[in-house]
Amino acid sequence: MSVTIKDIARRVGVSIATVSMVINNKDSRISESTRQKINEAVKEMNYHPNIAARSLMTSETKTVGLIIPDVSNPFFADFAKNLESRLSQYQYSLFLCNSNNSMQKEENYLLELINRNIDALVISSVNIEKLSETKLFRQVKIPILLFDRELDSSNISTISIDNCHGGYLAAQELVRNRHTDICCVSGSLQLNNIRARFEGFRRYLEESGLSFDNASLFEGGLTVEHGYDSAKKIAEIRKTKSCTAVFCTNDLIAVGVYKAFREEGIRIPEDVSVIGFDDIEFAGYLSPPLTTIAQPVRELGNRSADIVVRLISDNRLSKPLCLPVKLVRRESVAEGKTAP
Amino acid sequence: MSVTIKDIARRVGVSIATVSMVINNKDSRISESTRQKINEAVKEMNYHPNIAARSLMTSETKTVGLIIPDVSNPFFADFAKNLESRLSQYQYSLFLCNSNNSMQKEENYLLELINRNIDALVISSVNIEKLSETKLFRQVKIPILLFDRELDSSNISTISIDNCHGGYLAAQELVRNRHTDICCVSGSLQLNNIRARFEGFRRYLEESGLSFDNASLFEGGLTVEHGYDSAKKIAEIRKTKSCTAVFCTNDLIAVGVYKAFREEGIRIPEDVSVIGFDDIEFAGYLSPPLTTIAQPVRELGNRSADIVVRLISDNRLSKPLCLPVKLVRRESVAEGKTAP
DNA sequence: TGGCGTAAGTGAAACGCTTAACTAAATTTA
DNA sequence: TAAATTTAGTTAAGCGTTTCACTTACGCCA
Repeated sequence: MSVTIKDIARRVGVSIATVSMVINNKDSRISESTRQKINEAVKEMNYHPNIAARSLMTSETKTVGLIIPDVSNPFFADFAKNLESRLSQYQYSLFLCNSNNSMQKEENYLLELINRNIDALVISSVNIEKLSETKLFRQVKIPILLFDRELDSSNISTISIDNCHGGYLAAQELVRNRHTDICCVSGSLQLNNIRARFEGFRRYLEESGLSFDNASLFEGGLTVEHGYDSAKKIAEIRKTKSCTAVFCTNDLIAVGVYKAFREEGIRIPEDVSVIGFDDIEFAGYLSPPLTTIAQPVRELGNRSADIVVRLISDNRLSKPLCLPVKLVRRESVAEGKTAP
Repeated sequence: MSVTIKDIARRVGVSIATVSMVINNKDSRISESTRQKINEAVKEMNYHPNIAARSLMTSETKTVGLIIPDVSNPFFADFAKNLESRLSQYQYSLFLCNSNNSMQKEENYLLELINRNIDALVISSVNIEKLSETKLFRQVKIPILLFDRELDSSNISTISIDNCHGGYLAAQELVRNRHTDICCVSGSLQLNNIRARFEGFRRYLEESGLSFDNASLFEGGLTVEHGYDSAKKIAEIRKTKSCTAVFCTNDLIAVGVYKAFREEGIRIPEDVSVIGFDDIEFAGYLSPPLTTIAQPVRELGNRSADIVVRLISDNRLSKPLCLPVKLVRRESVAEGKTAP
């Protein structure tokens, strides 16, 4: 069917071992002249190594798997893009899997990827605690890098951002603008990154002498829908109680909040300020542009690639890496009305 | 290292051929009892077939490659998601490649995918005309499905949407709202799908007795930035010339237009109406929600999977498939001011 | 009793590659 | 000049599968 190493060998008149060595640039014993002849033949005959055969021998596939909950979330899409791009510099390919927020799909993919003999896995699990206890997960022998999740008491390498500080910054920005009646629309607090955001947020409030009432917490999915539904509820509540600002634990939620407020005739930021988290590209294009906590998504991708490649050649636990976040001020936060 | 077919064979006390047959459900000669024993052993020993070895024999990888210009474009992300999801029902995996709008990366990926022995390729090329003339492309022996692109004079299967009718509908909606001074902010007209959108648009205008002045065409990338820049120009032009509506050949462009108009104090739709194309999820969350031409992205994904799988088992040209679009009315188009 | 058909496997080659161990010729060294 | 070393390769095993051709053992019929 395809041109093989054998064809090259026959054409040049050497053994297949010689060809293999030249192709892989191994073993410098081969003379320059044969080397050239072989390279020419490779070009002319349009030879491409059969990766299956190769990885059968070397048991590596030059592939790393990535499992994320949702490619449609621009944050993950961007991360994947950057990870892939850096990985390709190392000659690795990325096998991207979308678990669609389903634990079941996540496990299926895990199995699939293992079967495919990938060299390493980076995963942002829907529920890492649970996943890490499955038989399947514990049997994985390749390096794993946990992205955007943490798992204490474990010896798995980890990369994430300073979620807690992000929440803290968000609260600070709101308080600095004299807000005291603040709601929080959050993704599931089961997710430890989201919990950290919330806790940093709450901590700042408490440090400022403000208390956070759990009635002001709207927990749900990290989705536009949840933001929308929650904001509708907030609109209702506002008829009896003050709420001048809302902290959304991701930007998708903020998008939903915008829509609901718009429908309810609540103006941002004049009536209520909104602050998000992630800084997806879209955040700057909302109207008004969303003030949010930016994750260094490009760096997350690059560093993840670096770590993973290192892990592959030397699989020992790397220090948990935590990247800083920063506040991006745009126009969705304004001075709260001073109490009458 | 891993459990192999050999280990199973030894444990059960049969030959590896037998094990292989049971695993693949081939050849019904194997007795029910050995069959059971083998299956048990497979479970217990946690055996997983080595895909590399398998595909070395069968020369199929159960993988289809997808090359798209940009995963960050929600339209492509959604497409990929749906394609993958349907493909997995057929037991195929998707290998996703992001060309970043670069012809070079596209070719690199093409090579990479071929080396990896994928079973079929679906591609939305940055420049299919050019790509299809490369040596590399012409050497591809696996089935190819062109997505969102067309290539006349070729015998490559194709799936796309009725771009021309989409443009037509957009113009119709604008004209129905009494707009006569319409600008168009477009992606590159080199892309045949984009050209079709523009031409459908222009055709309706002409059919309505309106002419389209090429000075009102802003051609560039299919990006937010291009939308933004163009809208800034339009804002300038509006000082001397009327423009009450703009047709964007994709939603990303519309996003940029929104931002620029907002900065310029131009209200949508009161001052100018905007209509987009694609109906990315985000379109409904803009303020005001964007009226746009919806692509049936879910169906595109599913149908693509169906076609590709059929192509794999029987690689003969399938009829070009063209799916219908529809107008989604939201709030960004309003009645144009009647001439004073 | 011999021959045949069938059920239930088995043996071994092949897929395309890598690699460790070996070899043969040429060159250097003592 | 013989031994040692270097150079430029070659041989062959093995990676984990699939698959085709072959083998047994058994039952059955005539």
